[in-house]
Amino acid sequence: MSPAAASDTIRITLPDGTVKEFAGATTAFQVAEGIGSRLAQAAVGAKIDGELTDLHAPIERDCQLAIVTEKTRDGEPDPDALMLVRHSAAHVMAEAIQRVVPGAQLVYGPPLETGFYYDIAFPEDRPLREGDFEAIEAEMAKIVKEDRRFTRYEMPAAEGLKKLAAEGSKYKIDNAERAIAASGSEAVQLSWYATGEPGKNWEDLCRGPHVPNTGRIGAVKIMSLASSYWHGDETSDRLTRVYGTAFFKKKDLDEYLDRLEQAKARDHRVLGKQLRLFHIDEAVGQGLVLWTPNGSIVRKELQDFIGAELRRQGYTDVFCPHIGKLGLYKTSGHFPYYAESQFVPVMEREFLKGLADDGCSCSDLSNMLESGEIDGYLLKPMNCPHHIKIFDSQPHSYRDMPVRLSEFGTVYRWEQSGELNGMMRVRSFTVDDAHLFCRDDQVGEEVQGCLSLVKIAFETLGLNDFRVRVGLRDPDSSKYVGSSEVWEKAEAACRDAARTLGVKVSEEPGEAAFYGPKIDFVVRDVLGREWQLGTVQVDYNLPERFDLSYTGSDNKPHRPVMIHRAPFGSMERFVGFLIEHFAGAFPTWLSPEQVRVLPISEKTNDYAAETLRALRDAGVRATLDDGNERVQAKIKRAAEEKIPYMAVVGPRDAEAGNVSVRAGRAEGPRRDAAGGVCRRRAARARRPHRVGRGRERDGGDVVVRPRGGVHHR
RNA sequence: GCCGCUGUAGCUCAGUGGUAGAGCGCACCCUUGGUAAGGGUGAGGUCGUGGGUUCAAAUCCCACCAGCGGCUCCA
Repeated sequence: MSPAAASDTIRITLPDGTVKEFAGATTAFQVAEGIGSRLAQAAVGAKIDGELTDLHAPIERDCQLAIVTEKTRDGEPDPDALMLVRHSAAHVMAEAIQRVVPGAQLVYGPPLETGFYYDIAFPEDRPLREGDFEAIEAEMAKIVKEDRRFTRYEMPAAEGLKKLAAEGSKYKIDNAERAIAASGSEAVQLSWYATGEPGKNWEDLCRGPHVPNTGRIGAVKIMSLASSYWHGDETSDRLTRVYGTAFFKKKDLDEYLDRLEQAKARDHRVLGKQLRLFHIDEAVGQGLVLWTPNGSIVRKELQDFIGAELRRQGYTDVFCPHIGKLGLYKTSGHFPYYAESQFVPVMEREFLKGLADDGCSCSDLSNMLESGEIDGYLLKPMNCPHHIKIFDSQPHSYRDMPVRLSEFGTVYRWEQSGELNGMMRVRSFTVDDAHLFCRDDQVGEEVQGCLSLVKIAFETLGLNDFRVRVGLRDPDSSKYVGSSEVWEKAEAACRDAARTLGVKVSEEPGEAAFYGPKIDFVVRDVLGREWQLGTVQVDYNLPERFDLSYTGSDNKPHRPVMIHRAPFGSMERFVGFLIEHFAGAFPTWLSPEQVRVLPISEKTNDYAAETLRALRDAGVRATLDDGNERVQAKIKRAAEEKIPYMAVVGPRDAEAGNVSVRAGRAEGPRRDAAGGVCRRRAARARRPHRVGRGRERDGGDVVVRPRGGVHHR
């Protein structure tokens, strides 16, 4: 960039449409000053033609300019401003770390949605530990207090590379080379940011932009340490990733930390334990979920719900064993290509004995496993091969199609130990699976049907915060089976179907299954991590591999197309997600316990038992808390256990044949004749309802009277 | 699998070289109370597992196991 000639007039258009003219180069800061000193004070950066830049960056051409301040006009923190403060905080942290740990080499330190990180290579004899955080934060506080200006300077690529070579940082040289390659020109300038004066203060090769000075970083905290790999490549250098977050105000940081605490309270692992929904036991094994009675109710209700939809759509149930011969998975392509993410095969005694007699060593065995020349049974990693064999067990006419086989099929995958996570990532899970075998001309309609199933499920449960991902082939990978023609056909089918959903769809190369492209429904957990739930996958490949066929109207064999689909994905992950979605307070039809009967004292225990019987006869999941406690304590416990309804019964209720119904998550008592409430509520509790309509809390079948009025009849 | 952190009563956590603690929950007793905790008494722990250092280890060191955060992977 060359400075504009002094005579050039620069026209700057502000967001409100006003145009400011300047004789020669200016900066966003000067523009802000021209508008008002308060704006200039609040300014932390600028957006020039939509691109975030430094506040003091020279403006040398006509442009659209927006001044970036801490908060947007409606008082919300400005995401661009947060990016600036976090990127700047990353620099300050890096400087502090290099003070505390001499020899630490910087690699890469970008801002994130919720903070920032810096990847750093520490000397082998001096790794970073959490115990260092305090010292680093103290150094950071000093740098912030010094209020040093972020100063950008540039130099030509060749000169910059020389400078980096002299400094001896292979990571920064690599960054520079990548920047040069990305720009596609050797003529590009490399930029540095000094935290203060170039040549005197700490500096870092960096594209920017930053806040004007370190004093703008109001609150910063180092959050955690993690291991990472250079370029994300696990065979490359192992780096230490230091996570932190920063805000302009201490209050914003405190609020953020507070929100994190609250998020932890609704973490499915925390609630799962509190509400006794599931259990993972060391003695059983890592990543193996035990469904306790409460969680089993939630799961069973969901299965019944989806099962009813499946019958409506013409699916038929099948059941299959959990293992299958290796040959089956060689045909499908699961083995040996995905051997490292499967449990090792179960081998027949005779086969093992034969190997031993042949003098097979452990390393021979290992090699045979690796190459796939092994006989035995595999714990199934997917249900499709079994279902394919069911389809193939008899001839099919084009008139039979589509064939829709469904099964809650349990599969087993050897996930890396560091990946396991509560119910979200496990080693054994049950897919609400089905495989559709259809004609070419039916693919579109069948995919639509599958998508509508996902929509019904998501709408019923009030899940509306999700994104749709179309997973496509990674053109550079060889892990996929099938020819590119069939892939293109399948990818087009997925694209077209996803478009009809009417929600935002992102296409992601490399996210396809190995046998075909897919449409995934992706949600975030309470900690912001993404998980794939429902999925619909079009597959032209497995029918080919298994040589499936049906007889067409021309009396010739034709190849069916397969669709794999699972509206929930896996029962484990889906219920784990639902626990967080509802914060443990399930809608009544899913609640493990729907009504708890609470006698006022032991004097009404008999009437309470009668009430319990009436509820249970009506099909309501109810229990009785006849403990020797005051009803207040019983209510508190029931509320903590997130039970939707409490039936409080005392002498007055017993005399009148009433119960006092209390909605556990709403306020105040409600009453009605016991039988009426029980029967109607039971009928509703048995079938799913859409949540969010408030029908369950103030439904018309409960007579609500003023609290003062209920004592008199 | 990798790096860091964590592991003490059923749960949540305190204790950091010298005889294991609290609250909740549980059991029993008193209390029989009308909408988010009535009172008392008591039981309950090889301090994740295995080694080592020490007169002495829950505490220090090593290895392993498991959990958490992230990375990598993800059919």
